[in-house]
Amino acid sequence: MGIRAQQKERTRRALLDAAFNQLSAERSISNLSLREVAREAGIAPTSFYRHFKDMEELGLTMVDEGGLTLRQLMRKGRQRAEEGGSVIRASIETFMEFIDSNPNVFRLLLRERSGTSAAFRGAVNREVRHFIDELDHYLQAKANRRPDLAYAQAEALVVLVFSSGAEALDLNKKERKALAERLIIQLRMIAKGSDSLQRSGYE
Amino acid sequence: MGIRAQQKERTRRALLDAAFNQLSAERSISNLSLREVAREAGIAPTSFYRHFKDMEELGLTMVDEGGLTLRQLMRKGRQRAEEGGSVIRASIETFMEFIDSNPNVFRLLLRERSGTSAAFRGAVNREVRHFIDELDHYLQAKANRRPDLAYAQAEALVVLVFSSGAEALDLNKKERKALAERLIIQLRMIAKGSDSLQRSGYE
DNA sequence: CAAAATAGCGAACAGATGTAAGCTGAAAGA
DNA sequence: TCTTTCAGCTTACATCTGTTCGCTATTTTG
Repeated sequence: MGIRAQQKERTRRALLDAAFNQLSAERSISNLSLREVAREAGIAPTSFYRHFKDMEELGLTMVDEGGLTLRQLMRKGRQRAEEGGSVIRASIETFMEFIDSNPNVFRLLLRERSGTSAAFRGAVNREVRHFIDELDHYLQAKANRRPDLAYAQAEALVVLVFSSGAEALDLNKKERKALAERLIIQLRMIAKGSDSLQRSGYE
Repeated sequence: MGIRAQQKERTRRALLDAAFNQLSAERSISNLSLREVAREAGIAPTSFYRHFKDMEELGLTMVDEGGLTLRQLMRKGRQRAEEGGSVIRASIETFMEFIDSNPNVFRLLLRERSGTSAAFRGAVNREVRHFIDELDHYLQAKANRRPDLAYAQAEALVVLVFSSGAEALDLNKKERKALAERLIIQLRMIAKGSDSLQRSGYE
């Protein structure tokens, strides 16, 4: 890669990093300002356009990167789980670790899922769908779940875990503990219920 | 009430109505502008301050009103249900009707639940908690559910229904139908699973 | 080595935003 | 009836926003 393209990539990264860095509990993508992001990245506002057409384009890139981060992490978590122990429990733990160490990335996904940009909503939902599909496959393969039940179950699991994650963001450690225990009960309910529905469906 | 206070209430209402009216799929509370709201309400921007200290105060009022609307509707739905038929099914139908006829109010609650204002998040979560508590009571009283299971079950129900509502917003009628059927399966899973956990817990 | 391409810059503009200060006319209170 | 109160107005200001234009310096290309 030429010295020029290299430098270009560097400041593109700087822009993305600056944008991620400005996310917080009280700051979402939609109220990032082009000028502020450029300032933190150390370039003139007008140079922004050399890298992204729009703040929307920057935002989409952020959603994609955030989703990727999460997916990679979960993949690792699943590998770790398959070396012994409950897959579901391991997945939850991995997910909660993600929220704990990347709260702003999680907030990003959470918010844009119901945000004002259809493109963002679509992008986040595609990420969520990935999870559901992976779990769906797992349930069909390893638990011999009927396809319709497997999908419904997978979706319910993901929705509950996601929602708990969101709630955890505003809680202290002790409250999180209670939340996590409740979540496990809920996931067990779904597992048992799915079992039961599958059996009654075959009679 | 004096003719003066009456008029004041009228324009306060006009402000709130204008604000609600400007909500849409691509417009949330946080990107309403004081000036635009005032314009639509037919008053000068500076007169806004005679009614609300802030846009934040306006927003909190909107969240409260939105929550109230939803709660009243669900109360009616429950009454209708108790005259025969499944309570859960009736609740879902009522909820879906709410989303269908007040999509912007639902969007409001949905978004601010994960929004950038801690005050808003708190307000919405209180509303959601109301639901959970009501369902919790119902499950303990009518289904003899153990308290810890009842709460977990109630929460899971509400989370799934809420999440389905959110997803429904971007779907057409046919897709919504499939969504609703999946939701019912999921709620049945939870009901059965809760049953099963309760029984196994008493052995 | 000459010519073309381009990342980054500064200056500048038009528009929007929230909000402060002070006035006015009509209602409320004495 | 006279005085006080106050919802709403106009004017004005400072600040921030995104974006256009033209320039420069450096790398890339032919």
